[in-house]
Amino acid sequence: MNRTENSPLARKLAAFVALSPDEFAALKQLHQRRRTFVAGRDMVHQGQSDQAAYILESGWVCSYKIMSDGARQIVDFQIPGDFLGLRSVLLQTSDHSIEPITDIQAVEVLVDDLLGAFAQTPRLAAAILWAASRDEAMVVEHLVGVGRRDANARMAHFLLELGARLALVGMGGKEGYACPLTQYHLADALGLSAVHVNRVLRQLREDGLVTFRDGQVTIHDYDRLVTLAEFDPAYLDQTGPILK
Amino acid sequence: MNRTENSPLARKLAAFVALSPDEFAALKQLHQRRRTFVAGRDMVHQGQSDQAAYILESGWVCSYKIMSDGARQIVDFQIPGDFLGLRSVLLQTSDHSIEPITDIQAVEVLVDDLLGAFAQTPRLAAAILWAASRDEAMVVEHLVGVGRRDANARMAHFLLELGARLALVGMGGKEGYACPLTQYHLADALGLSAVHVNRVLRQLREDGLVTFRDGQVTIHDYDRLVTLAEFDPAYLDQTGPILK
DNA sequence: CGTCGGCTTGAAGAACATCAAGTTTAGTGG
DNA sequence: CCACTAAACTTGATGTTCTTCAAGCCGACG
Repeated sequence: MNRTENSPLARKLAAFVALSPDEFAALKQLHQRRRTFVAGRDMVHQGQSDQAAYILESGWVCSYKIMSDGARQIVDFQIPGDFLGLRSVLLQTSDHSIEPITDIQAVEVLVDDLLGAFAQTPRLAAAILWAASRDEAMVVEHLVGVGRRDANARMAHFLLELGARLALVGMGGKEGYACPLTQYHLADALGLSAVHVNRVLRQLREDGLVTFRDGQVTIHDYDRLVTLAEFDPAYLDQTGPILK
Repeated sequence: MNRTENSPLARKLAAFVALSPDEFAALKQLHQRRRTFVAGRDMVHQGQSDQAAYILESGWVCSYKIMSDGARQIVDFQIPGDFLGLRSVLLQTSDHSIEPITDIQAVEVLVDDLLGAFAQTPRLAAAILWAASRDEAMVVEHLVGVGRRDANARMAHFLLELGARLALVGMGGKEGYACPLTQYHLADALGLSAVHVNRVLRQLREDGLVTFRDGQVTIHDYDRLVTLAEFDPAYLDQTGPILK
């Protein structure tokens, strides 16, 4: 096993498509310019144009939009193995801002290289389109949560989804995971106030479901949490490679 | 001008990429099996697998998810020129249901044909990826609305976005458009109760902003509506073809 | 050792949901 | 043409969820 096979993206894609050495090589080709960004300073600002796309190697990032009154809606968090700004590249101009939550490392991906890799290895293309579709499915699920779940179920669902995603890149399991988010991040993601997030977390903790504290999510009762959240990981869990 | 150039999809893509005759031909290749579906009966059901993808030719459709308590969240509406079920095809199993709101006509698209067209005409591929990115941007904007806009602004934004989309396929303008949706559809899309939707519509009407009645949206004061909604059509309006 | 970000808790208020009861409109069969 | 029905819409009264405002706590870090 070489380094590329160990990259979080390769690990994620391998859960979907059994990649050949050639395809691993094509994927490796994309990993050229490695860059570092520090926590808290926006990498991309809403309205900027001609952005690059990245693959996140380490650290956590969030994508968000700001309203004129200062309210913020976090659309998604990115963890290692996720793409950053793929949509911005295609739309020419970024419709959202991107902020590293921790210090991060990311590799820059040139659109031409990506399209080149598509032409070269169609199955890799399928795998990447799968990953993009999965990202979109997560946004959809997020929308459903904000639109139709009450605050408790919304939080439960969020914490479970995050856990499932982290598990896919080997960073968590059903017992919990390390998580650098603050309660303000949760509030901005879930469409709640920070005050209410605090109360919701207290209730989930007192109900013996899950504890969010000191950068650590500890799941006490996975099954009851799943029931509360109506969590169905179908769109995240490929049980095995679909394309042989 | 041939029939394909007049298809709503061709019209929409042409706003992004100036398509050559070859590319129009490739696009036409995709328009093979035409099918009809009647209003109200689901075309695809949440959890079904191995679905086809479609391009909508005429009529309106909605994509939604149902919660166990019967609450429904409409994720998006599709109008002529839009894709249906593209994500379901890539994820193998549909994460949402699709229901025709009116009787519709749609052409079935085979994934292999689509990927074939991609290999044949890369610029068409770019155009279709642009369309998919635009759809995703709409879902993101929808999420922001449900998470951070109050009911009035949310409704205003929704009606404006729909108008802008319809304008792109020649079905509406800044004065208004025909719209077969019921107040229940609006409620399910906006994460509100039908009762509240009714009150919001009354207020927007009494404020002289917009009237939603008898299948017709009439915009009385476009500029004030845009201000209320903080509507920025950047992600919908390509001012002209980006790729020459 | 002061300050600042993050967390916690209480009290009051606003936005929206729910419940209940009409009205209006389009369609349908007699 | 009319009676009947069902879906869509409308409105008022009441209740819940979540927000906002206010205050204080704790630990990290200069």
